[in-house]
Amino acid sequence: MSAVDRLRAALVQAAVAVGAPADVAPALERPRDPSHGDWATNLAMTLAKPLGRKPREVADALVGALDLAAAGVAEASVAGPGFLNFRLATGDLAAGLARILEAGEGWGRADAPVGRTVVVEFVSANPTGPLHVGHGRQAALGDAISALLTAQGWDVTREFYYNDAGVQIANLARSVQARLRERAGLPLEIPEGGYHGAYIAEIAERYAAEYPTDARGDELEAVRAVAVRELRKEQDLDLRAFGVRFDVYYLESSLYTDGRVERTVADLVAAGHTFEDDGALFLRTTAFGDDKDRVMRKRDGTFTYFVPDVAYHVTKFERGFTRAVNVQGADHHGTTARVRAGLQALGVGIPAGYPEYVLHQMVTVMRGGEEVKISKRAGSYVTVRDLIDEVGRDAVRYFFLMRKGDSQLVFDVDLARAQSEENPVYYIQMAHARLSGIFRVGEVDPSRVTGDGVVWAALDTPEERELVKALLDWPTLVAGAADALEPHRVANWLLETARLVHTWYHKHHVLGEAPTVLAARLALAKAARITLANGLALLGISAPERM
RNA sequence: GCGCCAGUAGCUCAGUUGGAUAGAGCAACAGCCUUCUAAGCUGUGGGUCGGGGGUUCGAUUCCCUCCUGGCGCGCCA
Repeated sequence: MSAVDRLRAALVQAAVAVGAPADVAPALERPRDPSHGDWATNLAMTLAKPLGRKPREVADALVGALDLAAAGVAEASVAGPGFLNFRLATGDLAAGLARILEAGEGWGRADAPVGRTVVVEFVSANPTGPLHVGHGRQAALGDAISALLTAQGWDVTREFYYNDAGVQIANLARSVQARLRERAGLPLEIPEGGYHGAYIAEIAERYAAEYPTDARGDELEAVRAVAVRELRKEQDLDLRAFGVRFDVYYLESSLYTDGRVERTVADLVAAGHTFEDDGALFLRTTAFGDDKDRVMRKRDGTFTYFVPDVAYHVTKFERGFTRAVNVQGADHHGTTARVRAGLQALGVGIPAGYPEYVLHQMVTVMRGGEEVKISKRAGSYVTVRDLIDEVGRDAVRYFFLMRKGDSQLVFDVDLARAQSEENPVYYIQMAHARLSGIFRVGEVDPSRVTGDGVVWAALDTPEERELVKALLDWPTLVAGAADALEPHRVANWLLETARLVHTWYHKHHVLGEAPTVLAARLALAKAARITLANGLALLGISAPERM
């Protein structure tokens, strides 16, 4: 049992003794101000009303009834409006580090698998151009969320949905065709809704090399195939540069070829939630929380994009994913209600909140104090590759993950690059490198540092106590971040903890200290190194041994 | 007009799900390198938590209402 659990159990006993119901669940938290102690609870304040007594009075009674030894508490006091503050003996507090040393890479991971699978869909870019900054934010978010869920014991599948059917692909093919005709000496006529980036001309060049007999691109289907293939390859390179891998690439076109789109419409009609109006087929999504009914089949007989969307999510459920998380830009938020409504209308037992959405706000890129909108290669937007090339993968990942998805993000390239020495990500990595340096310089094999025989009470400086507490809180932090699908909590926690490491490192020496202190501090250094490395790994950021 | 998200230090943003004296980075200023990495440490200044109500022991956090900004509201995808 961990130190908190012991304390909680003892508090329940004390609470019941003063008249609280047996199912009382005291909330324990770290006081903001360390001088208040190691743990605090507002239990007395929450009990005051039901017990009909003043908060401070209840607090005094609780302290009186608390078995300090059983709680593992060295000192309990009442403060402020009725907070109970607890201080642990340093030895009891720091002994928790032994668990970190044992767990190693498993520190912060759930002990047991959840036994369920979850599909995390992200990026899902149209294969019509290189990935842009928005995709970058999404890639960082989706990958980190996947890692968080994996750490919590979920069986995670990372999935990329290719919108390779429909108008935009036709426009892509005709855009490449236009470039081919330009090469053949004809006037350049990029079609309405076509693509203007330099990469279109590159694809045309490759097509011409591959099909010398069709230099003008008259075989539109062949042009389309080459364009999609080349852009998928291109996006794959972008993702590889960013260190993101997918388990499944799901093609929208397959939903048409395997009849799923037709079947979904038939199933919805059979479910009785459709109606015809003015020659079009509607789904009554308003019956399931949408704000207006949606057209499924247009008057011209073709389907709206909404139908394959529903069909696709049905496959997720049918493939055994009882949970689905979609990471998308906030500009898609209008579609969430209708997709869920479509799934509900089918009445096949898909949960109401399926899929879950993590929507992120837009990214604006600033350089030289001005918004950057144009990338030469892409023609109209800044690409992921532009950013990685300019500031490096670790920094890009961190910048995208340090903010809540709900916040609009300003990515200041000058800042990320020019301040590369004052960059938060380097600050965290530096803490890891410094800790690694202790073992390297001291010629101590970290694998031989265990908790055995360590006198934990030797870690009794304020800096050490704070660092120990932060490290011990790591699993709770990870669990909370995973639960909320919010990787930025990890990013901010790492920054705070790196600060504690730097402060401790600067103030206290390890090598050359007396044996008892040396052993304890080596154990602390190793525990901190493990925790930082595990945190960086969750965010997909490297943990260098030296910098 | 309706819906979603945001509004916190000069700038960019956190704020542990309602707690104690609201924080970090950058920017500004002043110090610290014969000792495991100075990509570091220490200190100083900087706030009407958009405005106004409400809920309660207690609100940056929850509710209502206004203001401002972003996004979305098609038989486009």
